[in-house]
Amino acid sequence: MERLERKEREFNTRRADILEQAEKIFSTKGYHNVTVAEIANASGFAIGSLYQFFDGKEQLYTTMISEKLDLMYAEIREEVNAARDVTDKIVTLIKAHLKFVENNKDFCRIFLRGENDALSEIMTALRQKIIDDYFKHITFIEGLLKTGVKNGLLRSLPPHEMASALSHLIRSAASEWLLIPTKESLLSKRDFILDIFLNGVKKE
Amino acid sequence: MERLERKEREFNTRRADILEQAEKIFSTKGYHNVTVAEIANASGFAIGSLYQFFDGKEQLYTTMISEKLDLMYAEIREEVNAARDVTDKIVTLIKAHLKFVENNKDFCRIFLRGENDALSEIMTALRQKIIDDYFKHITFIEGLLKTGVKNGLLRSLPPHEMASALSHLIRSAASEWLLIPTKESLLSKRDFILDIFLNGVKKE
Amino acid sequence: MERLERKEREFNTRRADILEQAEKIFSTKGYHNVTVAEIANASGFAIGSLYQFFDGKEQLYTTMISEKLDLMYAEIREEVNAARDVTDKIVTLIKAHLKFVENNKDFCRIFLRGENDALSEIMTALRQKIIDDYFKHITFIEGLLKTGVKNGLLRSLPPHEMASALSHLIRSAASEWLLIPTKESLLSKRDFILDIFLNGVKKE
Amino acid sequence: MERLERKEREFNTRRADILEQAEKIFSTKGYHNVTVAEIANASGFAIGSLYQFFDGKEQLYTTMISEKLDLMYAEIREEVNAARDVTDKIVTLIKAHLKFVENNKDFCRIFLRGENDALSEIMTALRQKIIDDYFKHITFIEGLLKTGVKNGLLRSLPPHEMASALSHLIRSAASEWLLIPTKESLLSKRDFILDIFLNGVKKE
DNA sequence: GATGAATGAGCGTTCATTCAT
DNA sequence: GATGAATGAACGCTCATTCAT
Repeated sequence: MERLERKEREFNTRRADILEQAEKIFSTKGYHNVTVAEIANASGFAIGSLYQFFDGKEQLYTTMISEKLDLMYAEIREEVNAARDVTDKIVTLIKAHLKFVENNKDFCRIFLRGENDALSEIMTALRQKIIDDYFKHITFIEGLLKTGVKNGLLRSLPPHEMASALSHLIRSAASEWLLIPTKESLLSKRDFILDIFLNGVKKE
Repeated sequence: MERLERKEREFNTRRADILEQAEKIFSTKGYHNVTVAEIANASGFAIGSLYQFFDGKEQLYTTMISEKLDLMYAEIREEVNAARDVTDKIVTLIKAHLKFVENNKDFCRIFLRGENDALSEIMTALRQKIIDDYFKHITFIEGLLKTGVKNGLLRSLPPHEMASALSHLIRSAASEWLLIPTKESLLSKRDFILDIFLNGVKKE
Repeated sequence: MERLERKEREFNTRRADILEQAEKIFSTKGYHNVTVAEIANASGFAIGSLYQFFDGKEQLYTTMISEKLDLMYAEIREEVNAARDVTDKIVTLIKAHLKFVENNKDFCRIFLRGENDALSEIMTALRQKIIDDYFKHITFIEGLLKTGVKNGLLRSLPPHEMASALSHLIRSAASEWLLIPTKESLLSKRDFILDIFLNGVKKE
Repeated sequence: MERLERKEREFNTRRADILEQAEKIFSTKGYHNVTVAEIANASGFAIGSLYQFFDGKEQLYTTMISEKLDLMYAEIREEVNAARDVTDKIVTLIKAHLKFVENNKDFCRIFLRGENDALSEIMTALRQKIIDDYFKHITFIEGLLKTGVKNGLLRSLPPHEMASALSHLIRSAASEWLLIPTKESLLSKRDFILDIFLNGVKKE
């Protein structure tokens, strides 16, 4: 039994190693400019070995995106759920998202590139999953904001649009930070996002 | 001379026809899933003839993106410049951008897909152009907002971040509208964007 | 119009050239030991050019078999139909079949090898076509023999089995001749086949 | 010594098990569509273990064919040798052959498929062995028929051609029976084969 | 100028065999 | 002895680009 466990652990380690290398390479060069041989080489395996862990190039790519995306949303929600009140939750939401982007530049750059093209079933499924996850996340944010509206903290605006707006303000900061090399931490944008989201830009 | 002019006019018409078909096809299937033969066919030219108008697939693609993007920014700015005061200009900015997206769904969907990958010099140049144009546009918006700050209409926040925020609120609405089929006009989001940008979500 | 005709003629010539080379190579080495590059090379085309004439390796192979098989049966039947009476028709059937084998050694050797394996739809279709054609041919022979029975020339045995027997006596001679290199003409077996088919081996 | 014997017995049992599974799988899917892993799996061994019993895929295949073929010929000859007179021996030859085909459909179907391709030494050797065995068998049949000629039972035709003809009449019936699913026993064709071989089809 | 057949480098994937455990 | 993960050569096929007509 222990034997099996070790095998399984090793398998998962190697699989994770491949995904890590794949992430790095895909984010640098884009899906279509990466060869399977390249990923194999970077992760120290033979070409054929990759096919023990993944069904093919597409599946390796979509798995990588999918698992990392799950991680991102899980991480953000966990932190938000740990926060006490609504204001704190909103602050945490912004902070956690920015932190993830800061720690996962390569991965997030993939979304700047887009690249979720290809007409295959597997790529279409990924595209749908990204959309679904996004809306699940927006719904999660809506939950927060609805509470805020109930509490009298927030104006009674359409919650979905509010959530979408907040989400894009965060992404706005993240995108620029990824696009333009800067020494400043992305986290430093936190207060500005919060301010503009809560107070808008109009004087008084 | 007139002879030459007609030739030139014809050349431009044909070139524009190809770009139009290319836009339609690229935006539907994605750069990598489109063959040159397909574009040639759709625009009623022989494969070889395309190479009289463009240097190759990449250059055709980047030209198409580039020219359309120029058109978009030009259109928006023209309308904004025609507006009288700052508030009106901001409203017009939002409206013009949403209108362009609404009228050019296919094209805008390309940016949801991303696809600006490829390592070639020409694709890198496109990527850079998109970034440059984006920042030029942000700077343009900054101009508006600075005037607003001077006028006492807006709070004295960092103009670049404000501009970026406004831009992403607009894109936020556009992305969702492109992602999810809906019968509602995208323009209907105009007031909400304006409201949230000016007033934020905080009560009072 | 003449232009088009010449193009078409050229296309057909090249296609036939490829099929001819393919037949030679496939019959020597067997389907699985032949590469597309090899056929391309032998027929003086680039790899990609083969794909203008055929959909792929399998389709090239099945087309080659299919067309040649059609030719064989057509040739045999034409000669048989030209013969006057039943005895003459049977003699001609044997002669025409042996002659075809003698003139198309390479092709016929493919059937000694078998090779109609592979599970793909296209190969299954070929297998079925071979079987169908075979039974069509047997039915054709049955027609002859039935006439022979009516005429009082032949015993009243089951026509299908008689036809099958005759067909296999012919194949019997052909197979051996293909298997064992010999200087004797295959046609020389004609009288023996006829004799044994008509008279059996029993004395009196 | 007994220890050794048991080992050897076990070895042979396992080897036979593998060959049995291999026969089933090869005859269903064809040599090229079967993977070594598949055979290993079906016979309950690890992939690597197969290589203790056989030198590789080809050798496993050729061994399987070879041994089964030996069995077939041995079985037929044993039964024929047990028969008393020539007529009886011919009847038994037909019967024994048909019976083997009936009991070993899958195996015999391999010969319909052919598949004895491949250019390797080992496959060439198999091909030669099949031919050699075939001619050995024909020679064996020739022996029978020569006796028949001596006895005055049969006409004095070339014995090799007679033997070949008889052999192919049997194969003819077998092939059709394998090709076309039918509920009728293959053995039922026995009398027809005998009749046509002995008496031919000519009336009187 | 216009054509589209010809090109061939380059890709993702398979699977018989090996060998460290 | 038994295992099965690791290997990598070799394949069929695509498609942007060229160039003879």
